[in-house]
Amino acid sequence: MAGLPDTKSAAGANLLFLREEEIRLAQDLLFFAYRDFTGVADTVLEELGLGRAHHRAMHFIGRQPGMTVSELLAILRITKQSLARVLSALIEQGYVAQAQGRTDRRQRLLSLTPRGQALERRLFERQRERLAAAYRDSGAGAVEGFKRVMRGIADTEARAHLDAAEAAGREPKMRTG
Amino acid sequence: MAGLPDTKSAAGANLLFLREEEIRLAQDLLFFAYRDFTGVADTVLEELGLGRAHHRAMHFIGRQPGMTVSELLAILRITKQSLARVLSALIEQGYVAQAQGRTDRRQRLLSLTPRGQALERRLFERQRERLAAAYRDSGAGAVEGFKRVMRGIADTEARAHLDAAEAAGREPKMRTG
DNA sequence: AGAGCACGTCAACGACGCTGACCTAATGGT
DNA sequence: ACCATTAGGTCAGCGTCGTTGACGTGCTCT
Repeated sequence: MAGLPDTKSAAGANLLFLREEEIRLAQDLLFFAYRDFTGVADTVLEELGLGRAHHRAMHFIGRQPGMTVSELLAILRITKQSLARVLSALIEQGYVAQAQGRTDRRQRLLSLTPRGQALERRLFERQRERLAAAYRDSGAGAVEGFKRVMRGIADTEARAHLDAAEAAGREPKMRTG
Repeated sequence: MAGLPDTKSAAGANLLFLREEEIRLAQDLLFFAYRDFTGVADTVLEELGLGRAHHRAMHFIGRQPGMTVSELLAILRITKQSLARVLSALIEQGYVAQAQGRTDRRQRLLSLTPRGQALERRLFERQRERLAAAYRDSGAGAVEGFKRVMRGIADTEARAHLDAAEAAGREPKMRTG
């Protein structure tokens, strides 16, 4: 696999069929899909004076209540400082609550307040509509393919995270920590 | 389609199978895939003192040489002012060239210089590797599904644009304008 | 007791969105 | 030929959200 000739050279060119145009189309797709998927939530956020960063934080906190700040930092891959700004705004406005860690009291376990859950749901619904329409129009097989490819684009660490989330979704909520 | 009951209500709930977890997983996928796909280009851009915005502009200019500023604005959906900043940097540093429109001399037809093409290719190769790996590991059927769903997530205007790009890719380069 | 970690915070900055206002030059309809 | 419209540029100012570096506190673990 590592020693394959360039797509330019003759051998195997139409076997893999990873022509340039195919890749460029995918670039376009990533751009447009991401732009429009986030766009539907942006309009709601704007009314409230919040931004995408706040949405991302709420999304992942809602997905894994009780998560620590470090865990969230690892997912978002932003700096402590950037997250602090976002997080303190969310706490101040009553969207996010923090509790002291039980085993390690330095930790702040993050969760959504009822108010935060309500907002997150509102944002979620907007995105759900768009995604549901896309899924419906594409069929179950296409959805499987979509997930497979997207997973492949994400890096190893992200894949591990996705696996963990999927596993947790099938079982009652409980964390090994 | 407009009159469908909420997924909450009983009827058709497992027909569509658009459970909440399914959608939330897709949100995660969009976030991680986009983060990591753009991430591989970011490291190269950083060396050159350029940002994502410059990459996006170069990508679309390279994809459709001779495009006008207005067309680019419509694709990126940013303001004239934001684009101006990015574009003037690219022109100043010799990555992008502009030519006067033939039929309408007010237009600036944008294209990549050889230097711009070289940089765009360098960025492209990084993303191509990642995407090629994902495609290879997922199979041709999955790739079709991926494209279908992504297209569905993008809005109507974006879909029209994608169709046009795909049609142009199959034919010799020529524009109806 | 001390190393190291979780987390917070201050200061300053950069990239990249945004708005509103105003300019030129070219086009195109009447 | 005139004038509204359009393509594009530009000035001024602002907001969000990313960045770095340094430093402080409190807790855990050995």
